[in-house]
Amino acid sequence: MNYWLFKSEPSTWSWDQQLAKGEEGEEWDGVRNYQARNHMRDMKIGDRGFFYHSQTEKAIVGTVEVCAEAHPDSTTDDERWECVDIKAIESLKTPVTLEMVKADERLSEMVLVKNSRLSVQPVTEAEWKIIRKIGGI
DNA sequence: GCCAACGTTGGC
DNA sequence: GCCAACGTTGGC
Repeated sequence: MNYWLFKSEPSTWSWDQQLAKGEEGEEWDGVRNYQARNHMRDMKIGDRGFFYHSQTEKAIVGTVEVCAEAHPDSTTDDERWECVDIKAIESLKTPVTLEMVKADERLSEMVLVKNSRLSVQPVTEAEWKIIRKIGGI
């Protein structure tokens, strides 16, 4: 099992909208970056991930599960772009802000800190556990 | 709203 | 194949 982090601007696609989709899940479309796409190609059904709000909130707010492996992105005819489907699992009791991540030296190697622009990133098992704990789940 | 960092594009 | 120019993202 691998762990990931999905970044979204709340004004484009928010955690509330993801939660509302429930078990059905939603296509993580619109990614136009090779690194991010390659990460999605590596995902397997059942992999877990964090849902991160960029811009206004800058916090990890929930956890998701991959429920469909990489397939063509329905928002473009360009066959280079693929995406996975994810469904919401649970909300963190306490959102883990970027500030909190930066303040914790165990999380200093996170891609979130090192390459803030990458929208789909890998998370290590250690990071996964630490953030869940801080988040209260 | 600004700007730094980064990725992509296109001319040579 | 290099690199300058440009566009986009996201933190501040």
